[in-house]
Amino acid sequence: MSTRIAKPAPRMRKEPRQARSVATVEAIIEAGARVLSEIGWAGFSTNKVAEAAGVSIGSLYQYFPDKLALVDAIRRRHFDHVLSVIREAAAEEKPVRQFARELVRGMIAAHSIHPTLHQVLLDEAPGDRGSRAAHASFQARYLEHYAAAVAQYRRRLKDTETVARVLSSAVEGVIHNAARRNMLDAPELHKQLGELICAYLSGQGGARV
Amino acid sequence: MSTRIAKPAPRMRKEPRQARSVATVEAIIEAGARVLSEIGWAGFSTNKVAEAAGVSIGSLYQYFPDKLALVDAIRRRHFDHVLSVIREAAAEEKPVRQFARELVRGMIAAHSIHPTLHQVLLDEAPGDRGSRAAHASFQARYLEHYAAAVAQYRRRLKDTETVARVLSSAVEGVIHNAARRNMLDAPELHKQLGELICAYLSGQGGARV
DNA sequence: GAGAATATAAACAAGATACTCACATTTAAC
DNA sequence: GTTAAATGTGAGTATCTTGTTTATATTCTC
Repeated sequence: MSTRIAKPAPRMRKEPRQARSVATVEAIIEAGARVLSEIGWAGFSTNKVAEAAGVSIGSLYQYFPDKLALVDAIRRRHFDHVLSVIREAAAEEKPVRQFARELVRGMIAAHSIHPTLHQVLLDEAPGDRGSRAAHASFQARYLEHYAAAVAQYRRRLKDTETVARVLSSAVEGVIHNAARRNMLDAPELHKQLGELICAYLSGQGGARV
Repeated sequence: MSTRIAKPAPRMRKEPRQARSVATVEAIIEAGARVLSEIGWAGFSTNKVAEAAGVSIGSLYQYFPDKLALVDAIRRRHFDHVLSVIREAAAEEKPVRQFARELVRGMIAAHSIHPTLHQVLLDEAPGDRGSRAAHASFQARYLEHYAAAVAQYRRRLKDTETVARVLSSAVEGVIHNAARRNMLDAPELHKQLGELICAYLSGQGGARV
């Protein structure tokens, strides 16, 4: 029993050379993200994606060697996007409230296009083959940025990593829940999520009750 | 076109009368929860559940008219459990910290058995047929309990519902994330989640930064 | 021991789905 | 304008899954 190394599976079967094919590939990835977000991994079929992209199934397989390669492409694109948001928010030094505001705004914006894509990618879609490393690397960098922010605003310096993890998963939970209820752009939500972040970051460990 | 009323679909095809059959039904529901949590809705098949329960597929269909009825049973059981946890935590008046501690402890305990069942139930499994109402009713009561706690501890009384929603989804997000990483019983997590709740609930709206 | 309750698993029908291939069309180079 | 490469097409296939039934066997109750 070899350790489950089944397929090297290149990420692209052929590189698109003309503008036409670049557009095709882009349409496929975009449609894939839509299908994944709207129907979930269980309903994610290559035929469905091709149809949603307004492209023949043959064209899909001209560029993506198999289903997983397509998911990988979608994942890479989405994760890159999210990473850039958090990186920007945590970039220069700024007051907590501004950090929170920018983070909330960016995160909500990033989820407004395909509201549940993020969760589907994390929970349902298999991280099996080649994306395992990419996935871990994303998580690591994702946390790093949060940790940087936490270190900057939090007084107590213990447990920075845990705090970062709690903060990030709390934010994601709120956004995911709002996405499920089509409430991503409710202003009260923005405000309250911002307050949650501020309160947690500037809260003193043993505050009086 | 009648408005999509396809099947009345009773929740049980036959009531278990003997102790034996009660155990069978229980085993099926339990195994179903396990499968749902470990493999997700995409891999949830009646045959797989029967096998996981150590029971023949025929026995499953002796009591559950179809797949959805089984999911409904699982959902009802799990939601009842979670509801009792939050209800108890928000019951009598007690200091915020104690409320937070009990809530965290109960919620984590409730998720320790089948770590991702809750999310799968909410996100992946279809709420289609008869469970639509039950689902909504659960959400409503769930929120009510949170709202009661929020009203009790929060100074500012505006946006109580939003605050309750943000709080509950934040807690769920953190727990879900921890569950994914098999970290549900890390003590730092308990502590930080508790602090998050306290900080948010007792945080003053326009705190100085 | 009779009849009801309960359990079994082989079998099926229906559908889904990942992927190929032989062919059509468009683009670009000369 | 001709040609070859690039690109696009979609019916077809082979395989697998899966929900459900049913005829039969076992166990319980009285």
